[in-house]
Amino acid sequence: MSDPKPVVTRFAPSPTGSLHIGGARTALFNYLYAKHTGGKFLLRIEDTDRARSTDAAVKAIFDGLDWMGLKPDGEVTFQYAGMERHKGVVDQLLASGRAYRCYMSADELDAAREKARADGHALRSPWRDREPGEGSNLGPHVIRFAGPKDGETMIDDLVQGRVVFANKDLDDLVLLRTDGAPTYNLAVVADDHDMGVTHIIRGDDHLNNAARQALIYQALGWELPAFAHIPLIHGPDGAKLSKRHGAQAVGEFADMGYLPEALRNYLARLGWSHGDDELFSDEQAAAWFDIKDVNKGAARLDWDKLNSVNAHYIKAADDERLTGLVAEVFAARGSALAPARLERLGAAIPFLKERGKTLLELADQAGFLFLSRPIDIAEKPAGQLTPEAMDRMARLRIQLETADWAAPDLEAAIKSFAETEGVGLGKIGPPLRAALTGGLPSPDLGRTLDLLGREESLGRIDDALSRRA
RNA sequence: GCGCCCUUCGUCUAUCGGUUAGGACCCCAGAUUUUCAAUCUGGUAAGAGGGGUUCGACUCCCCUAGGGCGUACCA
Repeated sequence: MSDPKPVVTRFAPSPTGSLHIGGARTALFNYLYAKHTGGKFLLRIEDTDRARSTDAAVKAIFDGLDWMGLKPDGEVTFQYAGMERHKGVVDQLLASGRAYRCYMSADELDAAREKARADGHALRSPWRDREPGEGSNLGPHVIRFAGPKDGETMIDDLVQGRVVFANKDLDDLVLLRTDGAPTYNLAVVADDHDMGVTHIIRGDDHLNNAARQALIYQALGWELPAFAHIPLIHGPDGAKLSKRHGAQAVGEFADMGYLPEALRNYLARLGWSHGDDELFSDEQAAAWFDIKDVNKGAARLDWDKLNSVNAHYIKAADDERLTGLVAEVFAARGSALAPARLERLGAAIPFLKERGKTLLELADQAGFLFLSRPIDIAEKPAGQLTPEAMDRMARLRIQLETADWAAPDLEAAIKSFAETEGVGLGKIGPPLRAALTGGLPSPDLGRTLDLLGREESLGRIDDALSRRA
């Protein structure tokens, strides 16, 4: 039962765009399983499609994994660099008669495919049955795998269970293209073998490929790795995740103010669970995660739940770090914070972080700190500034002037003032808040006064009082 | 068309033949209340449909329906 060989997992994205959260979750599962077993987590860039692969996409994958905190063990492998090795593997197959040259033209191919379909089996090329070597100089050709026509291929998948495919349904796939370039199905097999990958954890869109790849492993006499095909993530409506669902790339989640640890927790919990545990540390995730416990059905992305998880991690986050992150939000919004303002933000973060689900909301919550006088007062709160309220606020101002400028003292001063006036806080809070924040959200009044500072606070109150006709 | 996979509250899930089918998010109600929140308490809500197997099925088998993936000289 216990495999003496150390576990080696890998994440193998093709660099054709940004790193999607679906890919990020696949990487996470590979990472967690490696950590769980004390094995290695490798990264391989599948860039054999030269037309679609870009350096920008490679960078996006690196950046995305880095942000997610999923550091690969060892050097990154680029599949394209192994082209000669891949060709060598095809030579082996050719030599052993498990591959053949196919000279079919595009039209012939179409016809053959149609006929195969009508006959109820996958594509076979007529060239498969010619003598080996025959027509080896007939011009442009591809090299196809000579798959078995009968029998079955069974994949004992760690997630999906035993899945059986009839070999007649598995086509003679192309190994080497007309230009001599290796194809995906050949390259993955060779690379996974060469890299010593023991567990292939990937999206279940590859389940069908697993059978065809298993055949190649067999033909090469290589040991088959364990497969685990995890379901894809769908959008809230159950359809395949796409742009219209709000976000796809991990970078977009970062821009929307989500914390990487929150995304890790949320993504790990999507399609996998450990009893009733909802929130867990990276250490717990690694200790608990077993690929066998991953569900078979696709899960939908739920923004509300993600927000909830994110709120939890924001509350738990270090204040200094949060301050820096929220400052970045201000900068991204085109209003970078000067040192003095940054300091004011830092003082407010401990209180603000209790009330925001994302970094963006935190920045919104901090907005009241940076208004320039005289501040604009929204229509609704401005309605609080009745003559009576103004008079009372003028009297309150006198009390505040002599108070120690610290939240508890200020809070006490306001309360005792209310008592003196013989009114409830409901008569004092709203107008004072209107003067202080103009209607923007803020913490308790004492705290708000404290965070704003004596000079700024009294100034804003004076500005409001001066609105009296 | 053919092949393969999937199907428990609205959503993510627990359950591994015997439970009042549990938890979380959302939602609703109440508490708190000087804004926005946060917090606390309570509540609504589920085994796609139909056949079997069994003393007993959410759980095992079959069919149907719905969804997904594949069927490339993409990965």
